[in-house]
Amino acid sequence: MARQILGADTVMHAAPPLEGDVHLPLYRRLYETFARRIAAGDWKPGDGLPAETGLAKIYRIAPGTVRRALDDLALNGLVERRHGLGTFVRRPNFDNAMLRFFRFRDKDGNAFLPESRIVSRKLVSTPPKVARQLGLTDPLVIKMVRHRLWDGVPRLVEDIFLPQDRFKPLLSVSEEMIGPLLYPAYEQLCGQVVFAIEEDISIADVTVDDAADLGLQTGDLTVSVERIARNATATPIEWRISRGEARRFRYQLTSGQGD
Amino acid sequence: MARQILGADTVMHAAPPLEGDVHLPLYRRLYETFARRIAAGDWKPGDGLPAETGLAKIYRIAPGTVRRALDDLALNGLVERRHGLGTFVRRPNFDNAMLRFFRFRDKDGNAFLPESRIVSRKLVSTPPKVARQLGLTDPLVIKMVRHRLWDGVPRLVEDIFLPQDRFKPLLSVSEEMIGPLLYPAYEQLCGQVVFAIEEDISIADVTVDDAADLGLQTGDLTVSVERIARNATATPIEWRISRGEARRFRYQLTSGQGD
DNA sequence: AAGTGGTCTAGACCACCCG
DNA sequence: GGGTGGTCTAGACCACTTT
Repeated sequence: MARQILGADTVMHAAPPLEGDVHLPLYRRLYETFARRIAAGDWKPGDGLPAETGLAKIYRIAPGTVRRALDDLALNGLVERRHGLGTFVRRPNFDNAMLRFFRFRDKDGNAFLPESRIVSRKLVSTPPKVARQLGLTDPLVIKMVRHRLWDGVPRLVEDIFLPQDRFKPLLSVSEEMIGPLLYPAYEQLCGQVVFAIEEDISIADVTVDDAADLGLQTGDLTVSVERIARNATATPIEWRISRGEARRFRYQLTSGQGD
Repeated sequence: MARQILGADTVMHAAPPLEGDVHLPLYRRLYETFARRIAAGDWKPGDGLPAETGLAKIYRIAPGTVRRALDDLALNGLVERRHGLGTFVRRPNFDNAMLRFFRFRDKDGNAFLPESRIVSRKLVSTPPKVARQLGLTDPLVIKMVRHRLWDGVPRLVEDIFLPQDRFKPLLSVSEEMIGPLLYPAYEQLCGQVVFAIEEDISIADVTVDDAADLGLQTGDLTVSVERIARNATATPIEWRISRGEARRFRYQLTSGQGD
């Protein structure tokens, strides 16, 4: 075989390697590659990605294929495309999502940000359910208990579990540093960004502890919302369970599939 | 200007007209065109569409553009693409969707089809809320009341409202003709196919009537699910409100957006 | 073997946003 | 004007399914 000879004016740039199995479609491997760069904080929320044509040259892949990967990222909410401007990493805001579930409004009927009170933060031994949901082998996990208050009255009680390898800084900062919204705190203090959530909603009799915290009586019902939060590569990074009074529950849903 | 002369062997086939505004993208107008053919029953659930290349020739549009329209239809659940086989109109099945909401299981924990009992079917004057939700001007609307029973016990009560121009046949057939599932009956008796639903879930004290029907007591809570069902062109064709005991409620949700 | 959808490429032209 | 994403075209080649 003849060795290839390059002229002095010919420069070979090696294309960067792609994530994922070689048998996967190129657009899928590009998607994974970009998602990892976002999850790793290489591209941060608000950042603009290189233009399609630039990415196509860098990775030596046709623009149409790059485009498909970017469109899929946009479809999954990881980036936002702005015509004439560019493609930008999204900054999702799930922290208020619970407000969609419960009818907590001020006198004028507007939703508003409830007060947040972190009741405890500590390392505990990992409950089996938490280990399963987060895919953890670590015997210890960070547990935070948070109350959310409307008009000074606790309306939601939340148990929040976080892997200590990702969230250690949360244990040492003051509550003021964390603030009323957790996901921005995760991002700023720990570099962890939530891009998708799954929730499981059910109704049960109030527990003794919750009745005391929420000012309910034995026999009252609570809605409990269990949530798994995932980063850009779909790795679970938070599990929480929130409870509130059932009568205040409300939810809206759109479905295009009938499985 | 020279007139164009066609040889005898040159045949011009006029491309069929497209739905939608001429300023819309071609793939969008193709989508609308195909969706209408599905909504009109021209292409029925289970039918195979012409192949991409065939459609491209018929409409004189590049295959890539036709492909985009078909991909969007698949994304919205109107068609199903099968590699090597073709593109087929889907037959969605929302009728059991309520079973996802409530914990109704047999002894072995499996979901199963509950008994369905249609309590009444008649024309009533259109309630304002129904007129609004269905976009109706007709002063009369079909109202059906249905009970769904597990182990012979009514567990769900449903009020179902349908435009009489689309669903007149439902008033004259026997209950056996309708069967336990409504959406297949809509399709077979009235040619109406549901492709998407929206639901609004809330919790309230049980009403006197529902307490009697469901065997509940004053002070018990019910979950009520309001549903709008739409056809392939997104026109609302059914509005219903279903109530069941709150304790049996359960729901699961995945969300990739944080609005 | 023939027909289908799935992937990938290459390039033209348009619409939008900014300085 | 120059850069960006959005639309549309044209065609090669691959993978899957049925006859």
